[in-house]
Amino acid sequence: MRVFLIDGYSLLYRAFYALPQSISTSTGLPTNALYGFTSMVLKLLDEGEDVGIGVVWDGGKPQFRMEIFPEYKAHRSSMPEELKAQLDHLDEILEAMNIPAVRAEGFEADDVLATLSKRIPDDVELMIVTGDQDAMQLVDGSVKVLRTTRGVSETKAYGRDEVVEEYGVSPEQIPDYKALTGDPSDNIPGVKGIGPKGAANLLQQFGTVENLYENLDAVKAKGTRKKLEEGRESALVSLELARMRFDAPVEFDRDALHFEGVTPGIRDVFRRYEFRSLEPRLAALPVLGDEELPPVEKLEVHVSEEPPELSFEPAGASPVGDGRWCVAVSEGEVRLSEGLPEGHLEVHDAKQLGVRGASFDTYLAGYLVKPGLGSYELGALASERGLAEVEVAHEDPKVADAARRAAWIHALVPKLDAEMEEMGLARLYYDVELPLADVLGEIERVGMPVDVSTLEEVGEEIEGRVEELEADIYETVGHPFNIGSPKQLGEVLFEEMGIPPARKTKTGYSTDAKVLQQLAIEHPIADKIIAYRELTKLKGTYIDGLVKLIGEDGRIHSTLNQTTTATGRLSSDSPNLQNIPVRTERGARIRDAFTASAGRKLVIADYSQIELRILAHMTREPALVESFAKGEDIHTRTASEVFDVRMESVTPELRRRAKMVNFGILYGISGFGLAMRLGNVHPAEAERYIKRYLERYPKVTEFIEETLREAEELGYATTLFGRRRYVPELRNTNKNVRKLGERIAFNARVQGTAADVIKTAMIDLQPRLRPLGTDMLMQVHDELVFDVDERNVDEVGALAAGRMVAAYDLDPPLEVEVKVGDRWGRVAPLAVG
DNA sequence: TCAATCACG
DNA sequence: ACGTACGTGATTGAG
Repeated sequence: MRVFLIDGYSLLYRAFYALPQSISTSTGLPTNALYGFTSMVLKLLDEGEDVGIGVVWDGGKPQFRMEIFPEYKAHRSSMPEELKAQLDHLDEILEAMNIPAVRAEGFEADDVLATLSKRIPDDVELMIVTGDQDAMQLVDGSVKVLRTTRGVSETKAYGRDEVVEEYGVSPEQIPDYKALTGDPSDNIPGVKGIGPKGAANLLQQFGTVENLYENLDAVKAKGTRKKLEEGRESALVSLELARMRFDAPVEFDRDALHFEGVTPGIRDVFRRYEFRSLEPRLAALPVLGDEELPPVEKLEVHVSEEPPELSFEPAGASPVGDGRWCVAVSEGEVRLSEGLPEGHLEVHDAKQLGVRGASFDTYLAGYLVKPGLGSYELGALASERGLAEVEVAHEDPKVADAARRAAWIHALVPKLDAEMEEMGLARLYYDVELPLADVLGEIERVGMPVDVSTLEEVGEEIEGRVEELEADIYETVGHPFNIGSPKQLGEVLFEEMGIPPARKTKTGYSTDAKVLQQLAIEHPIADKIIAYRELTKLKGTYIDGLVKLIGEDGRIHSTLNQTTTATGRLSSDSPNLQNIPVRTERGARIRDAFTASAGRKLVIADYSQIELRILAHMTREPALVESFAKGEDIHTRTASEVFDVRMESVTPELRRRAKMVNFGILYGISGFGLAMRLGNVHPAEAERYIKRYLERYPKVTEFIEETLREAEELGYATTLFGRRRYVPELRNTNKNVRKLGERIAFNARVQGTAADVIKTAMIDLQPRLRPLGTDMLMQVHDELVFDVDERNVDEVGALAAGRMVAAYDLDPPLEVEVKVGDRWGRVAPLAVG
């Protein structure tokens, strides 16, 4: 029988330092060392059927070595936090794999290994698995050392020959070898000036350190002799330290070490640690007590052409791609249907499939359960829940694939439903996300009317101006270059022209708008570059980019993503209609290309200061609540509080600063960050603004602290609707990452709640708009855009405002402003209610 | 494919 | 002592 004894700490450290820190669970637990260790164990278990395995650990401090040499291992820094966190979990994994631990009080793992290596039965071949060299002295006929190389992915086996080849001494001489060379990792001093080569030569000649010192005169080289004389004490102590002990109170228990199989719980444990790539390797292993490894629920699916009846029971549905659908009506039973049948359908990404009124959408459920992943593929959701294998009996691969997906969906629904129920996400799912998909699908289908001629007109104008600027810039510089290349631009400005660079990026000089702005005072070229950038951006992204995406119906059908953001917001792409320019005059002219359709008006309804109102509500800060209740301008009020002036005396500049302070609070403030954005304020002063703010609104501080306490404990932050955002950053050991986590956690609550609120309003509004001949065209985070029959403008304005305010009972109440116009860039206030 | 930049809330 | 505001998507140049 071959028995593997693993030097626990050695392998753990080796795995920890060899594998990237980025290996962690999606909730932030670092797992690189666990993964590497487990992977090695699996590799060893692969070796054959009749194997033994155990992990050897230190059993307390090695008293005897400390006595001869108090500095033994003294310099070792304590275990890194990321590793400590993992060590606690290793026991659970090893237990589930049914791998015994071996230790002896007062003895190091090495001594236990040494003792056991001398007590092996005749028919046992012992392999000591370790990341370091100490165990080499134990190599003997049936004792080998398996040393990890290249991290932990490869191993090298050392028998007698390999030891001699690598060290130039026999295994028995390894302690003597270490006594001369020393070992920095254990703080064994050795003899100063004697290295590996010298030690090997001396030992080849003298055999042992003791013999060497008895015959020191025979050492020819004077210098070496002198070093040895001076290092005599040290060498003898080192020898004592390096010699392993063979008297640990342990017996070689072959029955206990013999590997009988993993426990049935192992798959769940692997899944919990997200060891996806290791999971398949379990299949080859025996299971304890002759049980089968339960998890991978294999599903055999039978496909029939019998038409599905879905009037009562929900069914998983997936398109074949040729108009037919596979419909999973019960476990293992899939019906092939000519079209999409009516009824309670469970699907994956209903909006994408053009399905309305789905009774379950696994895509959205996957997102709510674990947002922020960026991908929620059906196969991944299934395999995470042990449904990876589905056997389908059907010759057409397209049908088989659709049948598999339908079966997955059907099997996933109860699981995801239970997960959401347990996580407090069920209402958010059934009342908000699921019905919202239909609303978004409708927005995408309708599309946003665009006036190409306006775009072209602005485009031509921009083009002309860009050419002028280009010529101008080339003339100033003296030659043409690519102004759009930050690299070339940096070289021109900061090398050719000799302008002192303000900031650097990872790759070179920074040339962003902020830097150029500063330069502009002394170098007029900077202003031209700024203008060039603005115009080429507008042209490239918002003129040429948009024109390409106008459909035959003269509309742009952007996609509204429901599962991309970590906070619960929507995002928009192809094109992104949530970042159409508005802040500059030319930008607004681009926005003008977005129009109402013929004979209709655009009505815009936007929440006023929704995030600050939510902050007021969540904190219950009286000063904030009262200010909103009185209808004050919140930035002016903040200016009055922070700068200690009367409301009437707040200047535009003070209001601007206070506005930045308010945003800063929402984003998780730092004095430096605020100062950077304010531009003309020193960090120390910005710091005072924040301090004053928190003094004036003390409940905000309490709320931040409570948020962080909770997020640190739970691992996630929640919105008022129960939506979660996991914040693994809070458990990072890097302080800056942790601080980032604090800002993320706080902001997620506010931004996420605002997202919940407007989503609720959209669902509420949609059916009320239809009778008024109104289309919802777009959502821009706190704003909804409607295409309204001229005759219904007032009614729709009032309806939108009313329903948006009613979406959530906030204290202070929500407030909505309504505007109307023919073009998105030119809208005027509309009085409602 | 990544970094830099910049458009929006 | 050190790094520095939350969330997105599109374009461009460069490797």
